[in-house]
Amino acid sequence: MIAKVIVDVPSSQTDRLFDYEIPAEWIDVIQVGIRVIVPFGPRKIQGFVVEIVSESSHAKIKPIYEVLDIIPVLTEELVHLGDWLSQHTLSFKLSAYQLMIPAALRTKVKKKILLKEDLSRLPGNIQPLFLDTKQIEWAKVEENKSLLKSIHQAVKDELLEVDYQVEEKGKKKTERYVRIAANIDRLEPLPARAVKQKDLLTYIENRKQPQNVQALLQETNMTRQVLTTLIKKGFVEEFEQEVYRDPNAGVQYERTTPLLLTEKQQEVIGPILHSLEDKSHRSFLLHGVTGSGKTEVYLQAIDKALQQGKEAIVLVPEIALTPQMVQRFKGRFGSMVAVLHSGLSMGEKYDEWRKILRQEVRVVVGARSAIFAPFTNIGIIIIDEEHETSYKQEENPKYHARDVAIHRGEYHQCPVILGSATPSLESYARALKGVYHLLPLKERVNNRSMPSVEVVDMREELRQGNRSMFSYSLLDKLKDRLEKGEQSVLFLNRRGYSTFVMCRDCGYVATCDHCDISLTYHRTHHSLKCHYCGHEEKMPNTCESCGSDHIRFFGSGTQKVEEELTRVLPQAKVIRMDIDTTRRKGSHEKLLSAFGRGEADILLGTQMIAKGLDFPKITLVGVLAADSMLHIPDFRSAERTFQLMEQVSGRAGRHDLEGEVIIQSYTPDHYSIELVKTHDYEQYFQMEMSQRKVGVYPPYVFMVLINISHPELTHVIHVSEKIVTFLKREVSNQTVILGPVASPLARIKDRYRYQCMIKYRNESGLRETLREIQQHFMREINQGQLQVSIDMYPYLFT
DNA sequence: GCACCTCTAGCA
DNA sequence: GCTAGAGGTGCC
Repeated sequence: MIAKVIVDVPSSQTDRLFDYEIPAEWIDVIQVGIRVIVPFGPRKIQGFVVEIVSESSHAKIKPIYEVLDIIPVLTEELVHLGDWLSQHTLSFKLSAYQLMIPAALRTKVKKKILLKEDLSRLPGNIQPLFLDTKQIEWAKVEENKSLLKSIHQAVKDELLEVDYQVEEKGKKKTERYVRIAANIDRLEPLPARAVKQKDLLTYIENRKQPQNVQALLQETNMTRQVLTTLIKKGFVEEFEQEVYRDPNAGVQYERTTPLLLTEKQQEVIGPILHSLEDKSHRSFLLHGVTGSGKTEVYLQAIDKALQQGKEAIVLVPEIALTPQMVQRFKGRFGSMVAVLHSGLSMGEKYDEWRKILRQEVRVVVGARSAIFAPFTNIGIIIIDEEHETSYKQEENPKYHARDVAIHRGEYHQCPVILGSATPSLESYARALKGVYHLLPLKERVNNRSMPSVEVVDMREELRQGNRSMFSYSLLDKLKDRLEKGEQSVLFLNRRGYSTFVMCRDCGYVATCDHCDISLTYHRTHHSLKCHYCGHEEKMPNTCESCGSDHIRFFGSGTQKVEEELTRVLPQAKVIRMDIDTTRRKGSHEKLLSAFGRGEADILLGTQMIAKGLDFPKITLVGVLAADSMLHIPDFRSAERTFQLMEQVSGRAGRHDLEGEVIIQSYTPDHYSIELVKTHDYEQYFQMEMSQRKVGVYPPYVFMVLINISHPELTHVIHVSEKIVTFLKREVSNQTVILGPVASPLARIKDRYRYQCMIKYRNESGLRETLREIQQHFMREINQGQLQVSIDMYPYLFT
């Protein structure tokens, strides 16, 4: 039998199947989706078995060298999905498969040198290396040219051997356990005076199950010595048992039961349940305003799928994967839930993933990559906050989780639910066209009203002499909440609002030497840092350009807001949440729960507080600079502004108290800000669609973004122009090719960046054409400095 | 991605 | 004639 293998070499020349013979003894072991070690040229590397056939068209075939898995890490479905994904995103098949397995399983092959003959037969200069070991790492001798030469010769003389050893990054965690020995009856009973040993033995015997050593000693208050003696005498056996790392160890989840659905909720869950009963694939767009009870609809739909003996995948944006959200799923489905997000360590992720693979759980709640959960019988897929950009991966393979979800939904013939209060234009347009089934949920549960929104014109404030970052109205309301003992949330959108350093005399702005971007001031180190390449330098005392010492940092980071807040409202207790205060693991939860317990009056934060926050005492939400991202050169900037404003205002008044929202803006008349006042998504949608139509943007067209970068500007331009010329010749005249132009970020890490864009409606051969471009520059990309990146579904245009 | 191959410059 | 280094290519 022949196994077709994708080898672990990320290059376009190896992005195809290689045939290997399956040794007779492994015929039953080697299956599709398993990882193997195969000889590849003179070395041995890892590979994924993606197909098993009886014959090969290739003349000389080597046998598989080693098997790495017992249970395939990829299901047959995932193997096909990976193939589809690589075609879809123009990436390597290998990268697609790597995406589907946890990082802990990614292996590194280490090159080692083994001593084969007697030490004395080796040349003198390499003998010292093997004095007390039979193998050394290649890396140890790589630097030393003369050693290397002798080693090569010794390998030829068969004194030494080169070996490739596979090292898995992640380890299964084990703990020590003890159990009663099998032959205990045949042992002489313990002497009467061995009281402690007897007690401990009885304790273990009564427990029936193997006991965790650490827990056992703690529970019985015995010393390790007593146990060791028992082991020595043969009464109990000690052994290692694999355990799961539990990031939520000790956390108790309060069990919840299904709530009675409102009439509106019943209306939307109907078609979903129907699709479940039919076992047919349909995509639903659940358009539910904030606080309309979408999650309860999800929970009950999942419950139905579980009753049918099926599994469920729930995707949540990374920053919304808060303990509050996890709580709701664990509370309903208990230990049937696995959670996957970036906050877990590599080992924890590996453990959660293994629970899925071994079918020990049936629900997975996770961020983007959880869409590849290795379930085999999926009954429902849910993408919450479907408009979120975090569902798009910006590295290769540049995929969108929504597309993968629908693809898997078709395969499993199960419903896919896209839920959002502010659907993406693409999805809403598809729903109106009938591609998705639209499920509107327009009322908040218990008929709570949407919060009232006031938009404050900050230009007007300035005219009235208010130079602070808080408008009079916002300050008044903050004071009011403080008096009433209610809570407020202040939201600052950091994008385009970082703290840059400028000279007040000549206007010089400190920029990175390697990137075309201004440096950001970091207070903790009193330094300037580049967000793109990590370059860090000391905060200057004088201006580099004019020598003036009037050099200051500008901009409104959360730290600055906090400072001003304590100045104008000294009595207020403030919790600040941003990248700096939440860097440590678990600090995110700590801060949130402190706020939930009422330990602070004001929660000040960035993007990360826009979601999932649900506390009864929040009655005021303030947005400090609504338009900070409206002017980013991206056709979706208005869409993002509206979505964010709606999202943020949804944090207020979710319970008995009425909510109020203050939005501060320099462009209060812009529709994306103005329409938040009435929470009118439909009108916003119409406005935005007409803008897209005029600008010829999605959803009216599809887009492709090609990014070209190289250390030499002239070369980037040359390649870019070549690509554009080629494209213009290949595509139909309906298709628009824009560019080449310099990217908004024209230089990063000393590489110049150009881009060109394709806008098309119908271009069946486009993928082929783009593949040809990749092929054409393959050589230069492989060996040189050139990078050509193609994004079939661009979300970032930097 | 890496090891091996071929080609060529540099030197005796 | 030999060797070190660069560039090219096949890997099943």
